[in-house]
Amino acid sequence: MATQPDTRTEARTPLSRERVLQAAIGLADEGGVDAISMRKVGQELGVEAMSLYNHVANKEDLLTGMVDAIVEEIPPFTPGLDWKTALRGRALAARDVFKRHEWAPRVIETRTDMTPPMLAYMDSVVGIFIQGGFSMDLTHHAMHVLGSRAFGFTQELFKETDEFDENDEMAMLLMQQMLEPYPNILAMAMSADHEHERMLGPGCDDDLEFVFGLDLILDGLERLRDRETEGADAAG
Amino acid sequence: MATQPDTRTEARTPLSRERVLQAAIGLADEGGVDAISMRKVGQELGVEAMSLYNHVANKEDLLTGMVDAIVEEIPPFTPGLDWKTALRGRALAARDVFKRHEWAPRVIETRTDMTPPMLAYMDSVVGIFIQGGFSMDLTHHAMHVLGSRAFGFTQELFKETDEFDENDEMAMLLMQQMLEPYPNILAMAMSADHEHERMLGPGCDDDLEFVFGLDLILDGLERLRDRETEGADAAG
DNA sequence: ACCTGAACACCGTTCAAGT
DNA sequence: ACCTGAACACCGTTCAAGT
Repeated sequence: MATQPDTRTEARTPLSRERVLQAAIGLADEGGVDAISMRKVGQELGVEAMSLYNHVANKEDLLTGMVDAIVEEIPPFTPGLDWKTALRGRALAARDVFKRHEWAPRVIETRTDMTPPMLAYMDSVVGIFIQGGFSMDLTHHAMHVLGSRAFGFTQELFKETDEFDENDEMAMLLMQQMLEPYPNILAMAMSADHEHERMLGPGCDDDLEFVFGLDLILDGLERLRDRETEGADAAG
Repeated sequence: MATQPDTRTEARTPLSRERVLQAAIGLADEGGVDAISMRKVGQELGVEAMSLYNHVANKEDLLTGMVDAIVEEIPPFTPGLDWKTALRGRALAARDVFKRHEWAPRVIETRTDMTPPMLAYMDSVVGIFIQGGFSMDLTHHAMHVLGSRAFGFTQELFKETDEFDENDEMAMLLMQQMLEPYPNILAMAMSADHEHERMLGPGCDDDLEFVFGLDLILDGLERLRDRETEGADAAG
């Protein structure tokens, strides 16, 4: 309304890559990955979409910048622990961060190039294996088996598959009927340990499954490492 | 051009859900997931985009139908084998199918609901564990650790991260320089077993890494199963 | 140097209208 | 019953023009 420049309006602070990234992250945290478009991010900042191109090459660059910012939230590696607890700590610290940004895993999987923050994090994980007496070859395999687990997440298939309430008899019956052609899944679903978890729905404890899998893999790797050094002892 | 209906033109066959799905799959096989839009699928069929809505509820439904069709390509389960080779066979058969449709994993991960073909496949895998003497609880955990591996794929982080040619000295030097701040990754990359694989690039054998991880997990699960029954023997 | 209006080439989807 | 034209509300991105 005022023809004079208003020096004390809220939207005073100038744009910057940092501000663009943070606005986009905020949007994604609230509304998921679909909530982020150049136009909406611009709007969030009180600016036209085209202005963003002064601080970000394009949408891909924006997305990459967003995940970089997330990865940099992971606390730095503190050495001195044995390899297994170090690795567990690393994965769980990363997991903690990704939990605050549920859109991030999906976006990471669409990145094609490694970025410095990603490389830095990976380097710390690789270092733990090497320090722990793993051969280069086994370390390499280890990174592959861990996959995204090294970053503290696993992409669940059919995350929200069914949110049935185990106290709702009607819903239980409906589920039983739906699963009738799949007797093995049905058996598994019905016998779920009601103290700790269930097969389907929000009662299935993601954290528990994560560490179960992580520990299974770490134990397996440890066994391979020991067998490897045994072999070397025998041969050398 | 002709005002008379031309009964012998190529595009004679009427639309059907099946035809729409197959056209979309063909497009995706060639150009990836971005190549599929309602308009392009329509064009592929010599039809306007809006016509598709007579056979498909919307784009989500189209995508779901596409992955269902893929999953149905997986050969049926043949019983009679021991659990471990049965499971390995299942995963590798599925993997074979998904390799012909590289877009499918990414699309599967965006599905929210289980579909009958998915449930049927999963049921066969769950059945293998149960048949193999795993408790329901351990079977449940097993399905979680396996994750997408049960379907024969793992979403690689940064798939096309770097296609360096190990015979190109210039490229090697550039890579070394780029990885200089990440000594552990560099060490791993340089020491890669040149006979079978490398850390980065197309030389890294996906199949080999897949079965390495699969076997590691299956061995770990077997150990847990045996420990579980031991405990039961001791307690009972 | 940074922001914008107008424009372009795309999307998914709806609906009334055609055959 | 099935297909379509026109339209709507969105996209990412460019570029010349404004300050």
